[in-house]
Amino acid sequence: MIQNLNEHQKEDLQEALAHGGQKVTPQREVVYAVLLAKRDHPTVDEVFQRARESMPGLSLATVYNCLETFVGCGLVRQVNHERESTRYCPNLAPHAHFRDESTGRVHDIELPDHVLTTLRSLLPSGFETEAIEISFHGHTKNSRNHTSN
Amino acid sequence: MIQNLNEHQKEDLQEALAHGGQKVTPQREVVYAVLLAKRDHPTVDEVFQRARESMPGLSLATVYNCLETFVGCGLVRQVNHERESTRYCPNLAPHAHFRDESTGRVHDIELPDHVLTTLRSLLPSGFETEAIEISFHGHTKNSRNHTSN
DNA sequence: GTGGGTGTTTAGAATGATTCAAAACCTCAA
DNA sequence: TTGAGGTTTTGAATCATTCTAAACACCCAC
Repeated sequence: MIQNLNEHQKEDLQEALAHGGQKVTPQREVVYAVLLAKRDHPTVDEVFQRARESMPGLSLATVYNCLETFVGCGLVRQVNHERESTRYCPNLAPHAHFRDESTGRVHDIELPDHVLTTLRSLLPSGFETEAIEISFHGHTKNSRNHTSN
Repeated sequence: MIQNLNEHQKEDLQEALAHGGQKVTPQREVVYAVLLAKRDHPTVDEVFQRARESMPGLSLATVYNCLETFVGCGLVRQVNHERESTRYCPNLAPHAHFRDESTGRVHDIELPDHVLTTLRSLLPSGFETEAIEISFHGHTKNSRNHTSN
């Protein structure tokens, strides 16, 4: 069963929500508490299951709503931005992707070896990586005028 | 309309497929040609549309099959690995994620500022980034025995 | 060339995550 | 008390992807 939020956490929640003119609700408290309770990157459905233990009437849609709200006010991060269709590219050289949010276009960004090495060095021992995915999200200046491919 | 593969490209395809004991087929040629023709990271559906121009009978399922095969034999990259449920975490400090493929568990990896700076410096001018997502995929040693969390 | 066998393609159904729509709810303020 | 807002609920709708089963195509042994 999920602990209630402590004072400090309640404040964080209240403050973050206040920005968008939004309110603290019992559902939001529970969902937030679930996220804080076990930091194992739960899926929406996992959050739903856990939250229901303290609030049986809670609906899945509400969990989606809460999470979206939290992400919107910077209280929580989404681990998997890229929930659109999978994309493919025949560029096999190690490279990152830059996704221009205004156009939806994806650009390749070359990755020098030393960057990959540095990244790999951040991993605790015992972690063996087969792939590193890096994606930037942002905007390109004058992106409105880009016509190139 | 998509160009046919040139000799060199045909060889690449043939060779890559040969590894898994798989064959070059007209459909695979067309799909591969589509990927090479316009390197704009198309979605499956976009590939499907383009490929149909040269091969009207082609089915969507086949495009999925071809792409999966290509990824399997390292001919093509999938831009969006993470096609499972979106996950959420309340860790707001900049960090990457390591996904252990054997357990499905996701670990946070701290990201020192200098790494982020370096990464940002790879972008061409005019690219302004709001978020950088980094995810490692691999295995942790003894992951079979992990019971924590 | 005939008959399997194997891997490939096809169409359509099934799945699963997510979003949408509409009604019911709550709360606060006039 | 009424009304306006945002919020929650339920269930339906959407959309990418995967699955299933049937039709194909190719190749090798006979």
